[in-house]
Amino acid sequence: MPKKSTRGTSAPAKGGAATLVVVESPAKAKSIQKMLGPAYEVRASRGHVADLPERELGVDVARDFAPTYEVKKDKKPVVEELKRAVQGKRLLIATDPDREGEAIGWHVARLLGRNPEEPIRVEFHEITPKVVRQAVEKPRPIDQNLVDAQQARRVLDRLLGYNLSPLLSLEFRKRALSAGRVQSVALRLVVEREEEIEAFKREEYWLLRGLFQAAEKTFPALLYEVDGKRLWAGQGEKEGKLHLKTEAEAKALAAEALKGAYRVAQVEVRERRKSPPPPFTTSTLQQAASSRLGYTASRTMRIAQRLYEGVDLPEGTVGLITYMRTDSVRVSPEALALAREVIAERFGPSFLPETPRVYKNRKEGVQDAHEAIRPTDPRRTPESVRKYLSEEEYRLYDLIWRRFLASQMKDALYEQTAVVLEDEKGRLRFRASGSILKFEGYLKAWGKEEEEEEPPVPAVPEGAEAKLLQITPEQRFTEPPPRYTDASLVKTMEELGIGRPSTYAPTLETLEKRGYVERRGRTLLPTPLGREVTRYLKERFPQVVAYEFTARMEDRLDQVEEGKAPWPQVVWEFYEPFLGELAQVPKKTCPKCGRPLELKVSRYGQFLGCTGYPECTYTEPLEKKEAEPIGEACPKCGKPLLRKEGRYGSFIACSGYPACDYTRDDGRPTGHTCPKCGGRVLEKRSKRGKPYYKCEENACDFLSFYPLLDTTCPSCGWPLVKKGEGACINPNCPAHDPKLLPAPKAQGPKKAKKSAKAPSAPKPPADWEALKAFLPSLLPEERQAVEALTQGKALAEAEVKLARRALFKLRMQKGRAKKEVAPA
DNA sequence: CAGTGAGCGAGCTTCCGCTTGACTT
Repeated sequence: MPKKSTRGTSAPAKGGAATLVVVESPAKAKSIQKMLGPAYEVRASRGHVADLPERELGVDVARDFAPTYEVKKDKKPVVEELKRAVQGKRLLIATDPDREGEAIGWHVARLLGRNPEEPIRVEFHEITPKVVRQAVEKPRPIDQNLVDAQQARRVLDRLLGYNLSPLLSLEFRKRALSAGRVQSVALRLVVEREEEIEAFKREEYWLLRGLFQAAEKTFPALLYEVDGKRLWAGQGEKEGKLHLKTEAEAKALAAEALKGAYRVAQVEVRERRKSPPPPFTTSTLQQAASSRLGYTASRTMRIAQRLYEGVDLPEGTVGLITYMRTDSVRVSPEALALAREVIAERFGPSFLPETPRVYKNRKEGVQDAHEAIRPTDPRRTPESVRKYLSEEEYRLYDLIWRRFLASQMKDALYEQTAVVLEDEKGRLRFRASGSILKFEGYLKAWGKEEEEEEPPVPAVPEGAEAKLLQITPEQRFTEPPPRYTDASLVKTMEELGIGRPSTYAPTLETLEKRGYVERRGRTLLPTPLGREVTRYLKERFPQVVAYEFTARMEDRLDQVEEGKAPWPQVVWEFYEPFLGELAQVPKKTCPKCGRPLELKVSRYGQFLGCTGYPECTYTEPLEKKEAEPIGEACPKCGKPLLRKEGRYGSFIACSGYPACDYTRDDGRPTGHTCPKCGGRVLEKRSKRGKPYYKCEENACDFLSFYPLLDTTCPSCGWPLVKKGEGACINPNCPAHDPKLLPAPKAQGPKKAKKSAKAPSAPKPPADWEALKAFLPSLLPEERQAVEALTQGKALAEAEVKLARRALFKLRMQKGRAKKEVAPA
């Protein structure tokens, strides 16, 4: 039951609204509010409001996988706001009409103390005044079957992810590794594609291109059949196909061909139609933006979000496109009518099909939550809004606009001609094919994809004599499959049913963040770690990383939705075999006592520890990095130099350490030599990613924030730096620009700085009383520093730093404690 | 920007799928 709020009366309610309507997105809330008027108050949940706890499993496997839910951290204000708003009002749940939407609605109802079995659920299948007003008149109870299917999905993903991820960290002795139903299969795709490419053997093959003359016209044609056997150009052998593998074979056949007499055996002219692609879904938008604009999936979504949320136009803030996370190609009748208007007006009536095109979704009969991605008003042309958009916003809007109009335009028409030339023995057949665009159709808006057209073949009569003027053997090689790009990976994921519109881009980012894949231009390359992880998962958990896993799961979830299977049973079906695989994994054992090791965490991060703790205190750090020799001798002692990782990144150090303390910087050499000491100048990057240029010798203080040029300063001979026409950074040169260098680290100013700092003497923080309770959690020296600070004692700089860090820790502790108390 | 190196440690980190905003070491 709802708690009486003392602030209930001051809730920011709209006048006398009697009904609270909850939708998912704030933008949707705004437009629906306008349609429903002041009798309703429309608010947004901003997605899921409740979820399994982040830091623990949150699933009681022994009790039918009973989940523990808590309000998501960032949604606490949202839930509080909804609780206030619902006071004294009827509640209508109008979240998206799909599995996740039903679950969101169920959580909202639950948290607001309303009974999900009452008629509180409405579905908006279109956001138009008529449809919305009708929908709110027909509420139904929450569909528990849909909610249960979502719970099954959620729980299974949690069980897999939270069991596999720590296991990987343990196996690879690396922190924060991860695995899951979606990401691990996506990674597998990238890894296996790379293996295919590596295993690929380029095969040589030959084509014969003849130049023919017939009916006084000259044109090229390719040999395609010998003795009724088709010439097979691709990789491998096929039954009944002929493969010209060597130059010798090709030349022999060419010589034979030259002797023959030919005639035009067949002329075929036919019409070919090409239909436009459907309007965009999330995945096809990401694909087109990747191949046409070179944007990553994430970049595309970021821009699309801005176009959706609204752009400032003279008439006000306007959302330029419909919702960008969708897998539907459905289009509202209103938008369709407008599109037809625009097509007729802008491209002409001849580009308009008699009846509108209707596209079908992959999964038929499923109620989709959103329309296709399209312009909210196709009358707003890209040119008309260009000056209010950034370049990338314009280009994406342009793409969406053109795709949408194209999807409602006529087919493109080609005239395709094929001429077959045959020798008198009927042994050799050549073919010339050409195609001409007769009617542009939708291509006028969408543009041509690649070489759709082939040069036309001249009109020659059937039966005419033909002469082979010359013949050229052409060497070709079979090509390996291409690496995945964002576009092709997302496409394949969608085909396998892996991931959803809202997760394609984040999943790719995860793979990158974990160090499983790297970008090479637009393509995705697996790292050694990514390959190892995939190899391990395929060996140990073949079922989880099977390509069909998600499809199988979805089949069973469908049955939960239909009320034909209880959700815990479905989870169990997939969890049980996973447990079996899990049990087969050999345990890492403690070298001291033989008990299993497990992944543990301290305030310094993750580490391996013995399960026998505290009896056995054996520990092992993760990520033991072995330093690599760089193949160079130490200039001080002659021992080999190593590349090491330190707090501030990689550096070169002597293997004789600590006896020899030689170090120097590591980074990308720029090819310039240091004007101060003659060492190499390196390009380095600051933590914020800004490049700077520094001498590799630590003893030398040469430093520049601007890249060096090949030109030198006429007065002093130092290399100039790239600023304007080129500037000199030599402090002793008359042409020197003092703004180019960091403040000198002279003694004087440093002292002044210190004394300037003294007056801002440490003060106890405002929330000190509340923080005090957590003092015992600090290390002794941290505690000492904090106490000194609060007592107003003068502290050295290092101590102030320590105290500040410790205070931060205390605040974290306080936050955590509050959370633990709250549910009780 | 500058500097760097082991080992401690016993509760952080991980999943997928919805959705947008945001102060601190």
